[in-house]
Amino acid sequence: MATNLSTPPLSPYLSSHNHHHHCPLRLPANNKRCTISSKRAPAPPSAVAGEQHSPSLAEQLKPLSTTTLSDQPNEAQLLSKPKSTWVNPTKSKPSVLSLQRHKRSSPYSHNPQIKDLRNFAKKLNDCEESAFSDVIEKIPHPPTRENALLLLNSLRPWQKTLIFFDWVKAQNAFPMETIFYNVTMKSLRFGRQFQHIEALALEMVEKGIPLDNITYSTIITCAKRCNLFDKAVEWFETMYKTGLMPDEVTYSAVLDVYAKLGKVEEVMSLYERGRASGWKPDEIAFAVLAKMFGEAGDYDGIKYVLQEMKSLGIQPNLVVYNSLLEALGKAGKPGLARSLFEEMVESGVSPNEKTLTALIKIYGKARWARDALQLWERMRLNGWPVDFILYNTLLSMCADLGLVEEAEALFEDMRGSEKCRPDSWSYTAMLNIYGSGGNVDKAMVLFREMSEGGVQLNVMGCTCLIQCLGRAKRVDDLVSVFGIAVESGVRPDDRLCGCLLSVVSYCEGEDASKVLACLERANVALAAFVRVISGEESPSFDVVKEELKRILSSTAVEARRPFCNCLIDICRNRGRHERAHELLYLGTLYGLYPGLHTKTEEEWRLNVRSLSVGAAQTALEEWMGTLARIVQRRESLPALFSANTGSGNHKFSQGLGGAFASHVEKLAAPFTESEGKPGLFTATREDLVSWLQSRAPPSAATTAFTN
DNA sequence: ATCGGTGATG
Repeated sequence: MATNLSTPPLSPYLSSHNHHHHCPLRLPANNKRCTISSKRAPAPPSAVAGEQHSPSLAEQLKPLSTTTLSDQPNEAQLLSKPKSTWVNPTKSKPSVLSLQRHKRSSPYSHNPQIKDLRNFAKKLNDCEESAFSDVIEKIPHPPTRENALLLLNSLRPWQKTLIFFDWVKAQNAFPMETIFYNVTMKSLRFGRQFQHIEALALEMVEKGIPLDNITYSTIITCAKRCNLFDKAVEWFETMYKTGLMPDEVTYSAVLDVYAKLGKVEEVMSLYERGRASGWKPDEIAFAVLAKMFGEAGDYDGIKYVLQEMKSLGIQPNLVVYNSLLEALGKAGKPGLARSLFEEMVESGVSPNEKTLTALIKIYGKARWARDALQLWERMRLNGWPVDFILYNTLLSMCADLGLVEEAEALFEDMRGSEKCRPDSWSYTAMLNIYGSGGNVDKAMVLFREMSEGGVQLNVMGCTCLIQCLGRAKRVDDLVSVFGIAVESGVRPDDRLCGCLLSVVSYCEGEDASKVLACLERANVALAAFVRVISGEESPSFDVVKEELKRILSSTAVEARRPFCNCLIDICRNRGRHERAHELLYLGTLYGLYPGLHTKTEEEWRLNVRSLSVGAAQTALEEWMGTLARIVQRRESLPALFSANTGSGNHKFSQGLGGAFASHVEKLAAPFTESEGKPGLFTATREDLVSWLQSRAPPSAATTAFTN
């Protein structure tokens, strides 16, 4: 068996007895990433739609589905764990149902009573819910099948639909059919009433009313919207048990369920199973796949989607393009996103707001200022649609690229507009721009404007503002902003704590105490730890280790390294160098600094790009201590040593390189910054060894921990 | 007007 699926609870649809015929995928069991071979088995000869001489598949399969359902399975039977093979394995391979959309011409079009009923529906929708039951009785025409359907279709909200449906059932004027349940469920789904939908589905089972693809896909998508993914999968399995084949809609709905659960392997297996049984995936299925691979950052997966569409002769539509562009951005391929966008426009598909939002975001993250600004220009020239999310994304892009004037112009545009008024996102983007550019006064003007205009400050805006006030050493303003923010409902998160912590690290005396008091309101344990490591009493290494571990494990992953960096800075700035070395060691131990040291035959490198100034200095000292011992022991060394601080692509990035350079200078270490490679400091073995030998033997601080 | 897919921050 070629399948190699690591997660057992697969839908039975995924594990047919003849699965091994169609598995061009190689799915590493221990790897979430899905490796996709570039060749897939050719689609099997179509046993499906398009063959005019044979009966339609729906007809072929009808006996199977109706007999299974008319056996009136009870609830326990229906919901029991399905078997892992097809209901009837001796039958030839089951095929996908082809979709037959219902014609536009509605069954009501020849109904002469339609006008009356429309008015009546409006009356029902407008009346108080308490009066609803009484109003129903005034129905102008008898509730025939068609009349009832028309009304059921136009009722809202779900409470009324449900009451009306019960009323129709009570009239006993005609037998209830599947469509009545489907229409009612649609209204319930609109109100996210999964419990009610499930109850209706069970009622259908009980009464022997067949559930069809429309019923199942409505149930499944409702569960999905209610985030009840297990329920969605469960009902898909139930569908399998009855022997009903999924149609295109059900396929894409279920693929989306698995995709949203992050079950890439299941999605691909189901996709392959569907393909093997004659399903021709459409744009919607490909949009689902593209999004899934984007979420996984899986570029091979994205290529697979493009290739599949090509081989099936399907042109991407707008939504597919949007999903693919987004996915390419998440997979870190801005250049490919750009060329796909050009291809899209050339093929005659006009971008919408979502397309442009995706691209602007990609260009901003890639720091492609020229492309971003050109696209913005093109948007205006072509009259491409703009909405407030796109506006806010443009502002964030300006923040990423340091385009202050452009952002100000945009923000003014928004102020003057009717439908794109600046909201808390817009203000946050501006606070980010002024905050990272150090323009405290403008940031504070915005802050006051927000409270006057009733725009709520959010946690990110608060973080930007506090960062800015901290750098400007306006500690009293910082304390006041923090207080106002918390009182107005901002709940400090780990990033805000990291920001406060960094302000603590470069403040002294009274200022540091004030900021630490803010931090204490947000994170008691962290503030206490700061007091411990910088206070008079000197706790043991083991105590520090345990407490740091406790704090870091309850901290969001993206804030852990910043925490550790700041804590190291705090120690250094308060003359606790040994403790700084301990913290760097612990940070390395807990995996916060992967790839700090890289070694090749020719060169050993210290990578400090993601370290704070103090942490980088500590790491350099630690490394020099280690090398000194290696020299003492006369072990072999490579010809070249280097330390990389990175150059900081961001316009506002503070100069780690500069601080590192002055530290190197202070130590008189023989590192020099490379020509043309800012942030890369190199030293030859000869220079470094003679410098190390000229120094006093390594101190206790630098010998405490070795790598 | 009985079923499915796309966008936002440090």
